[in-house]
Amino acid sequence: MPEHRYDPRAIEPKWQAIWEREQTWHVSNDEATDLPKSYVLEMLPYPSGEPHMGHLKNYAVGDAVAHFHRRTGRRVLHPIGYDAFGLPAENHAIRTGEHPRDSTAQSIAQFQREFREWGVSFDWSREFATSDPRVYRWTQWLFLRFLERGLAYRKEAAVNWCPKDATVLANEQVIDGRCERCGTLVEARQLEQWFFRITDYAERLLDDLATVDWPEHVVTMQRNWIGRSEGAEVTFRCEELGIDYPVFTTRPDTLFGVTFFVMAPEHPDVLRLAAGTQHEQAVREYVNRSQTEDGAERGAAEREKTGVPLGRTVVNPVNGEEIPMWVADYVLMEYGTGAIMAVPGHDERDFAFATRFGLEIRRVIEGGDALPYAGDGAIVNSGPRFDGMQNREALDAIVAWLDGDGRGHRSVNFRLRDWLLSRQRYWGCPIPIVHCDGCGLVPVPDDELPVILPDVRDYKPKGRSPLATAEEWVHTSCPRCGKPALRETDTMDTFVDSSWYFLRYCDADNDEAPWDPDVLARWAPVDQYIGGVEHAILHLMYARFFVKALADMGHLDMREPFNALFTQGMITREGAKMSKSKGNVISPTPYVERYGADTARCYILFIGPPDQDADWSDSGVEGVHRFLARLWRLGAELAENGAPGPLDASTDGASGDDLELLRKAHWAIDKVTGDMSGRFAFNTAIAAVMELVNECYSRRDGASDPALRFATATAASLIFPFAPHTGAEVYQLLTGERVWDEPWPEVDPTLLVRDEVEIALQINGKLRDRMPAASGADREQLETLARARPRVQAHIDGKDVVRVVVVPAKLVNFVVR
RNA sequence: GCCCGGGUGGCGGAACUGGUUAUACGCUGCCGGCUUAAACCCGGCUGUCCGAGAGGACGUGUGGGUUCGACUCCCACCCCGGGCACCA
Repeated sequence: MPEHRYDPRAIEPKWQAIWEREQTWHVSNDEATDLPKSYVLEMLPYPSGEPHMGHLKNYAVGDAVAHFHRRTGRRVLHPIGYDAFGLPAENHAIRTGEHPRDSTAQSIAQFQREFREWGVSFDWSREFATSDPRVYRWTQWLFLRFLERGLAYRKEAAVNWCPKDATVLANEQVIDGRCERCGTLVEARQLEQWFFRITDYAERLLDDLATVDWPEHVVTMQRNWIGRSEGAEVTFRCEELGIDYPVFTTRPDTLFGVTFFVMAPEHPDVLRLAAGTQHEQAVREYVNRSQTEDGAERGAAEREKTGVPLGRTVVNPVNGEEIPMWVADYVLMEYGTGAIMAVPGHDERDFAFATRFGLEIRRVIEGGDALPYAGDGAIVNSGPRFDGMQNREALDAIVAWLDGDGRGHRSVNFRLRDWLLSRQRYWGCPIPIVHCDGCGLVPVPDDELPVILPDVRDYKPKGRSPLATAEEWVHTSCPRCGKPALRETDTMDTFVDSSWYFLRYCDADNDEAPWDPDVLARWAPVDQYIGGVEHAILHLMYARFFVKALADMGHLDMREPFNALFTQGMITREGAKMSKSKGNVISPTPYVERYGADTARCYILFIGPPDQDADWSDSGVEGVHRFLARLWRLGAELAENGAPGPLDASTDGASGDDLELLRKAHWAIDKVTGDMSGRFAFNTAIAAVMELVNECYSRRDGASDPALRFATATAASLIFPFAPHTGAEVYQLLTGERVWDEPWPEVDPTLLVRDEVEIALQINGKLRDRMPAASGADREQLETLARARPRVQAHIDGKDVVRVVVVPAKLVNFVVR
């Protein structure tokens, strides 16, 4: 007998070559078909270095879903691409001088090689990198559509500035308030920036979360991020200067408790208000200090409140009181109006501030032992009109009253801010805008797109984007008047690229438009999106915004980009997150080389529920490898006894080991199918196939060849979504067929039920005996049988049987006293 | 502080809507077979405690509760992981 050795190094390349040659996973956009579509998508990788365990997990999950959908009668779009613009490649360029295009291309080649070695069933015909001009041409085109629509605009905004390197820094480059590279304290600078008006969509982004099949915690995170608050806008007037200051409050019921008024240090009127007062100098110093301070530090809720008086007053519109104005950094310019009414009696922060500076604290709602009290209760100290009302009613009444003479009105506020998309960076999509002295901001005409990213010599930003050094490129002529003009040198945030890439996959060859809406409608939206939870907020929010905005512009017709979302857990090493700095990163490559891709893929799914974090263990890998080897060996040995041919799945007259084996096979079909339908229980699905293979081994001597073949081929067919090479190989050895062309195995429900089952016999809920019984036996029969058992009799003899609980086919429980 | 997720054997984990002995499957460990030998492979055992044994008692973070019956439901608490955090 020849040696049977499972050799993934022979099996895997063989099948990969077939899939490559035959373009097995390619789907065309024209093919007419009755099959329902399924768009399965893993988040596109950022190509830096080589793939890691997180990638392996991501694509193992996605591929299992794709294969399962295909074999259960769906036409599956399963594309791949690369999020190729971005900071790591640029930082690498700053260090080494290597063009980001080159280092990125190398990394992409590495990803491509490994994806193929993993046997992932991608439709490679739609592959692209977002840094390809053929793609970013449309990123620019989309930007211009947003601009036309008023959804892209320019305004001054604070950015992180390193005075030593004379550069703008991305938020991620600011570590503890200091420049990542030189350690200098970072300052805030006001610069003109491009924004997307995502806040216009806040309400819809919030509401439509209800229409989407996403993990609850991701929905919650998005909800909190959008942060909708209902309340009122109320106007306080500074009589001395004759200026109205509106504030937003969620608690207009506490208006009579307002004892001071606070503005954010960034508020444009702060210096003007203080001018000429005795506090002018102190205010100036305070404002400067808070501007240079790190945002994270300033935002810490525990730290002691700071602030200075402005030397002015405003009038509380509900009672005409003059209250002092302050400037304090606990008020944020970005939220609401940048100014607040302070109610120290019923707000913790205002209370802390008032205590620190000796300001009046007034109770206007009853309840709680001490102030501040944030709960509900009856209104007091708020005048005869409102005193005695419940605060919730008073809230509406006070707003209505103010609204009557224009001093306030209902209002909704969102925490969500507009999306700052400009980056003073080289390796990104150029913003297709020309600055003309005469015409102002002029969009580059569509037929001149793409604005190609030029080569530069020095990638280091010097206060402006490195693109500013590409003199020839920067100096252009105005598309409108033809006079000399300058190109915009900022590039776009890479989140812009990833906000629409999944649309491009649907029509990736289109050079006339980013996509043809009819073609898009054949595939989009994504039916199952799979990726890391770290993108739960930004990427998913931005992509949702893009789809909604593009729908409004008529470029597509859908509400949400990702119908269902699955977020995978991390792969850890000895419980710790893998990171380069810790030096505990393990690459999939050695495992793929040593055990084969199927083993690595199966193991990463078998290790635990895929939405949870899981710890990598080398000995666990070996166990999964052993299982695949057992399956393969079983197939190889059976194949030796006879030529491949159709399976004989008949159960007529089957008995003994044959019947038990067939039962187990159908049990496994049922289990795996259930675990994959709407769930992601890959770990238990794989365990079920393991059980089936174990059953084959233990019944090998007693079972017939057709039964063994059926059971083994079924195991191969069921494992295929997780271990495609081994599944295909074993299935072909036994049947001569390609498993992916075969429909998903169908369960025979009659084999799931047994004629005779074991019934648990309990006395007062405690198990005392077991007995065999016909599975169809009814309650009475079971009770009669149970009463005849000696061990049951021993326990109920001489006692009162108060009640008998019978669960057919499961148990009989005697309640005795 | 707030919002999520989670606490089950030596380890990763299973138990779908409360219903048979809780711990499937895999790992680890132990025993046996194969082998000149080892590896591979094949078969078996492996929750804890008491007991020579048959057997018994206890066991799903802790404490209560509901129920004939609770890993599963309810209340309170403890611990771990993640996210948000002065948003008025």
